[in-house]
Amino acid sequence: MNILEKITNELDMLSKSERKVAEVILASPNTVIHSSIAALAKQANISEPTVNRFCRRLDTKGYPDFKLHLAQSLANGTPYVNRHVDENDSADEYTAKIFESTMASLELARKSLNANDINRSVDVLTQANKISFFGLGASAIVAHDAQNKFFRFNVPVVYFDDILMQRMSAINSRQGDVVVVISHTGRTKSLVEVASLARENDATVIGITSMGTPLSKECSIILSVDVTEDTDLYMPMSSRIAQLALIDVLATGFTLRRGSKFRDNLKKVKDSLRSSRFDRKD
Amino acid sequence: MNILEKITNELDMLSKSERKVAEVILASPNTVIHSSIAALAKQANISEPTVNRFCRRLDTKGYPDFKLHLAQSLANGTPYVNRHVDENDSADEYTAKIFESTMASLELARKSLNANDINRSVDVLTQANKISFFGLGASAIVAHDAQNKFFRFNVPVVYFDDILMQRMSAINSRQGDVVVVISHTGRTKSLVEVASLARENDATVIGITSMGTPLSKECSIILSVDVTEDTDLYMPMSSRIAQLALIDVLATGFTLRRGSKFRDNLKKVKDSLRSSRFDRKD
DNA sequence: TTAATTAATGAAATAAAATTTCATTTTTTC
DNA sequence: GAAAAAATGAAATTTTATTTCATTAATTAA
Repeated sequence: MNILEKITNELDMLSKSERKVAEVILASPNTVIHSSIAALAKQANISEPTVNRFCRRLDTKGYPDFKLHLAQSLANGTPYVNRHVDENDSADEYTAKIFESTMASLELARKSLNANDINRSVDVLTQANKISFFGLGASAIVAHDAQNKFFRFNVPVVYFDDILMQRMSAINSRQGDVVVVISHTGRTKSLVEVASLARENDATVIGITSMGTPLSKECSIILSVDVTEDTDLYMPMSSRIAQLALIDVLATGFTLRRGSKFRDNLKKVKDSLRSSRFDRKD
Repeated sequence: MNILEKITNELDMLSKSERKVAEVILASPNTVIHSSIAALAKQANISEPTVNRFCRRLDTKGYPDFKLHLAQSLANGTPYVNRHVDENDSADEYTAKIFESTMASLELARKSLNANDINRSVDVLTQANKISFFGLGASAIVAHDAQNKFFRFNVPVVYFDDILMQRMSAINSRQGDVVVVISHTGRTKSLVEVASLARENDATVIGITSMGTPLSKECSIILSVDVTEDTDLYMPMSSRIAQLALIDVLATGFTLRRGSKFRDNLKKVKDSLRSSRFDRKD
């Protein structure tokens, strides 16, 4: 919890002198984290014990502990907030806003993920005979990326962003196959059908989507990636990035499960690309 | 600057006793921020002045100041790049690490971007007769995503992840065309050639890559996305996500430049998808 | 309104924590 | 292997934070 917000919220509960302390802190928190209790007391024109009592009222152990909390609230990166792009923003401004809201979304997405479900997904993926990744539109990119990653693991993996190919593939799936369906909204009709078809054919269906959507009802495992998509510009932005991070998590889980020998193989795959690249000078 | 990284980096410069302090801190930084200098000294089996000297060597004023820096590095949301996935990490742990390093990379990438270059790129893109996005491997996904976005703008846009198609397309390019080449390493031979070909044919070449790479030398505009790619697992992870965020920035810049009427069109594109989706109940 | 009660406040004392000084030990250099 | 330099910790000192307790201000009940 951000202590600056807490101070603001509890301003009413404070005594007159304590409020003086609060005001000094709110006015220049960055100075306060480098001040001693005596300096702050002087600044607020009150005594040192009052500062101490103020700190305790905010559920900290004392002044040094309070400063710690304050420092953390002030740490850079903490306010990863969703700031909306404005008509008149300069390149600098909209760049900052987009990066920040992307980071905020990743933070949110991480919180919505369930470690247990990730574990189960990794289980299922490592034991799969065949893995298919399906997505449409922006989610097609995520499926594409997943294929690129899992292909390196030397397991049978396919990706389709074509409705008919997805259907045919789903119909041909069988027990032991894993189908990963990706959709932010979870409402794309054809994808919901594909998930349903795959299940009917005994494949395990992992859904990368939000909770409570039509798609989620057709899945064996739901990996819920909740982000507040900024729809101002009518384009999927944060959602697909959070989904990609999740693909990284699954791929990482896969390699960890497979052990260290397996990771040596990955190195070989990477090394095989060397001749296609210019050498590094350093 | 993250103090934990700094400790890791300067581990070699430290004396034997100071290194003991460093190890205790790195092992459980969250405990240390609540410890007194005496407690930490005892924990590390060294004397209090040694802790003090350790703090000064890290350019902090003393122990309390050091704790402040440490607390900030540990604050929620603060990028902590150096957390590599470990062999024995639980799903919970590696998920957190991957999301955190992804956020850290975005932070880094944002800093490496130059608003002026973004502005110029948006200029060029809005005036282009034709836009092509080229990438290979993980960067192909980024090109794919860019096509998906720019396609909505109703401008002629293509994407190729096939070397021959890229070459043919580059050779056929002309003045007024914009070619966006995407490569994290900037060393992929065929892509460097493609960039060169496009330039010879008077197209404007925008490079999404790092500074000082062979590819960057062939570009009219370089959008440098520097991230410290975690290559432990030999897979591109953070780099492509930073590149995607940059695509979002360019797409956003594009829509802002085109004005509000244009954004109404985007809404229509989105609405056209409605019939393919299940209705929202809410 | 006023006396009684309760809460708030700060001066001074105490306690805790951090830093400095300096002698001793260890390491390095020649 | 001796001299010089660097590292280290014990003890003293200084700084900082906390507690105690007397005083003052605010609130309540008659």
